[in-house]
This record gives sequence, C-alpha cells and structure tokens, in this order.
Amino acid sequence: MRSPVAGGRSVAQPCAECAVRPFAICAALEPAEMQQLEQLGHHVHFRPGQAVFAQDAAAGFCYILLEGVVRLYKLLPDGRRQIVGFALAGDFIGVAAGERHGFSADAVGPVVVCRFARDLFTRFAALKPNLLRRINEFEAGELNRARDQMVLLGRRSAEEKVAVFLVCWRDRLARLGQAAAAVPLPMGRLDIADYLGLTVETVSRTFTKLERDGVIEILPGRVRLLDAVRVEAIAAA
Amino acid sequence: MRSPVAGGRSVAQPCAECAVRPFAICAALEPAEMQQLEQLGHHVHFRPGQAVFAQDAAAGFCYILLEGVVRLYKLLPDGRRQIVGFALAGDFIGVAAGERHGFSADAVGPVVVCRFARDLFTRFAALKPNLLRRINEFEAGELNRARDQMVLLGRRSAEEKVAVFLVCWRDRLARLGQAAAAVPLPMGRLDIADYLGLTVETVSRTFTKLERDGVIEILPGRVRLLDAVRVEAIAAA
DNA sequence: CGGGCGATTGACGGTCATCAAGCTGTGTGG
DNA sequence: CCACACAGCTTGATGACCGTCAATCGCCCG
Repeated sequence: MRSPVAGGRSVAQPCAECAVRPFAICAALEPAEMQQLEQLGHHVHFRPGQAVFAQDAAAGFCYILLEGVVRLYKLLPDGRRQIVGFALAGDFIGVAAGERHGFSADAVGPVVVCRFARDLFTRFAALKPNLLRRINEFEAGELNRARDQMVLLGRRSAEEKVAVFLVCWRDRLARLGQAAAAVPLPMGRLDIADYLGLTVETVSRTFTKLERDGVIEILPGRVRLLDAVRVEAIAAA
Repeated sequence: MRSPVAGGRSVAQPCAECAVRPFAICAALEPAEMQQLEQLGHHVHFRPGQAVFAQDAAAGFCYILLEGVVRLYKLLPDGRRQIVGFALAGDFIGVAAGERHGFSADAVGPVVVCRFARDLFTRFAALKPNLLRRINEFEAGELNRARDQMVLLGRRSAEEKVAVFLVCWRDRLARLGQAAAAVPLPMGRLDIADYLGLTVETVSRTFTKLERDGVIEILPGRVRLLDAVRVEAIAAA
C-alpha cells in the first residue's frame, strides 16, 4: 500500500476493482466512462480528526468516501455545533455545495476518499444523463434523511433520539453489508450529542438508562441491542 | 379564469406566459422542449387547508407551485407534527419521492400548482441534461436549507428560532420579488410552531416578547420588523 | 348576538442543559 | 511493571427553558 499519510495522496487503483462502486454514484457509468473518470479522481487519506474541508472554504473538490466515517457539521459563531450527517463508504460529499462549502467535514477515524476537482467533475457529468440521474437519486436520499432528522430534532425526546440513532445507524451499516451483532459506534459521545441536538451528559445518561432497562449493552466502541424490538418500538413511537 | 374549485383542474395556459418560469426548473428548457412539457402539465387549484398529497400515499404526481404557500410536514404515529418546509411559487414538490411520498403537503391559503404525472415527467426529463442539472441545483438548494433547519432545530433557543424564521421568510419572499415593509405570514402560529420545533404558546410568547422589546410589531397576518438589524443580530447569534 | 377558532396570557412542572466531580481506559515514561 | 497524565465517559446536584394545562381575549361570520 502507498503512504497512508495524513492528507496523503496515492495513485488510484482502477475503478473496476473499487469496493464501493456498487454503492456509489459511479455505478451509473458505462465501462468507457469509468475509465475517463478514473483519470480525474485520486485517492486521499485522512487521519482521525483531520479536516477534509471546512465550512465557507472555496469548494474546489468533491469526494466519494471509500473507507471510514466522516462527520459533516455546521458551527454557529459562538461555537455551538450541529452535526448534519455522517458519511459512509459510497457517499458523495460536496456536490450540493455552491461556490463555497456549506458545512465542515472531518474524519472520525482513518478515512480514504476518492477526490475530484469540482470543475472537472462537473464538466465530466454535464452531458451524462445516467450520471445526473444517479446524482439526483443520491441527493433525494440525502434530502429524505435530512427531513427525518428534522422530525427527530424538533419533535422527539432524548430517549427517542438515541433509540432512533441506534436503529438507523445499524440499518445503514447493514445496507453496506456490515451487519454485526453489536453495532459499532466509531464516533464519540460528543459527536452523537451534536448529531441529536443533545449534550454529552444527556446522551451518556440515556445510554445508561437503556442499559439499566435491559434493552442495550454498552461495550467499548459499540452497543449491543439486546432487545432490538424494544429499541425499535421506542424509535417508532 | 377557469373554475377555481378545490382540486379543480383547468387547462394550462402556455408556459411562455407562466409567471414562475424564471424561478422554476422550467427555466432550463429550450422553447421546443417547453412546448412538449406543456402537454404533460395541468393546472390544479386547492382551497385553504386542502391536501395536495399525503405521506405514504403512492407518489403519482409531482408539482410545480404557481401560487400560494404549501406546508410540507411529517407526522409521528402519536400525532406530533414537524413541518419540514414551506413551498413557495416556483418550488418543485415531489421529485425526491420514491414510490411513495415521504411527507404530506397541504395548501396554507389558496394554491395553484402545475401538476405532472411522475412517470411521464421522469421519461421527459430522462435524456435532458439541462433539465437534470437544474433539478440537481434545486435539490441542492433544498438540502442546504434542510441543513440550516437542522442547526436551528437542534441548537437554537426559542427566541433565536423565531428571529431566524422571520429573517429567512422575509428574504425568501424578497427573492421572489415580494419584498414588503411588513412581512406577510400566511401560516398560523401552529404552523410556525411545528416548523420551529416549538409549541404555539412559546411562539406566541416569543412574538410578544420581541414586540415588547420594540424589535417587531405584530399586525394581523403579518409582522413588521421595526429594528431589522436587531432581529438579524438575534438570528445570527 | 352567539358560536367557534386562533391567538394570547398565566401558573406550574418536567426535561434536559449546566456545572462539577469522579471514573475508566489508554498511552507514556521512568 | 507501575506511576502518571490525559481524554473521554459517567454520575450527581441544580436550575432554566420551554412544554403542558387552563382560562381569557379577539375576531370573523353566520
């Protein structure tokens, strides 16, 4: 493997062998088009905590996430933070941006992305209806999730928020083929809190309560859903 | 004018004369394409409070809003409601949907839409990169607004929420050329509350407080921003 | 004039934020 | 191998903000 240095760049391996292709927007491309795209993208590595890009910075690149988890967040002037999403393998980041990025993005754990210059990518995509439709589809999915998150933030209690989070996160991982007995939580409590519109303390307390109630078990870096049905019930409520 | 009956259908006037064209996705079309599209769309009227479509219903149509305001909302099983957006003239509703609508939509005041069968529209758009790019752009804008709303719902106080709402609503109207000394609020307090993740009472109290502080004046169906700078300062905080 | 709906105001309480300690695990260096 | 430091997590005490319940007001329209 080539230098997995922070922000380090390495030669892209052929798209044909890319693990995330079936999940990513590239799935829409013909083999010939894929070869073109291969010329435009480069793999870039990020270390835990490192910034991929920052809110209000010129949006020079867009990214397809290959490995790891990226948190997307907005900051208020006084430092309050709202995480607007976690990106996973196959997710396309930075398309929706205009001239500048509307939010910050940084690596939760080690991350690898496929990076494209936005102007080149835009030109590449401009006349490919397949690809444009696929991007549409992806954005529609993001929009749906954003709206669900609005319901969660505006109308649900702390316990419901945590339960919804666990169930949704589990399901997202499952869709990527990463189903597991215990749901891995690569992000810290503070990230979860800022995602759910709560404080660290409340998240911690709620986890503890759910554990005392016997519906989850807290393990280092993961949570086992002992009574998945009950968690789902709280989430559905 | 043709029968403005509830849910009533009337013949579309030519797109060339359509007032919302410059704001809507149709702006991307060539004259010839526009004539094609004209065959697919029909004007439909809705009375205040009437449903345009409902959450989980089969998504047979998509809509371009011509006149009026439409509230888009999601309901939880126990009746809690979160309004995920207000649609205005030029907005495109129902694209992001999959098989079924992810939210409900109903008319706030009298509403006129241009309605399209989704399958026909999809087929029409399928091979038109101009239009697809325009739709992308529109969805990107929606996504940005959705994320701003997430920050608002998750991280702001009641007073900030109301201030942000007033400023954003004023600016949206202004962009449509409807700037006014006093911002019209066609929706009721309950709608505002469900949009901001508050209760009617809190919205009412917050309005009153802002009025006592001399920054706004409450008028029937509208609000005058007496001290716009101060409202913006609260909103920016 | 009376009915009804929406908006406002008041009193009260709960949920969750805040502040402050303690705890746990991991890495570092002696 | 253990002491130490540090960061993240947990737990506890307190109180503010906003939700809940209830009454009143204002307005439109029959």
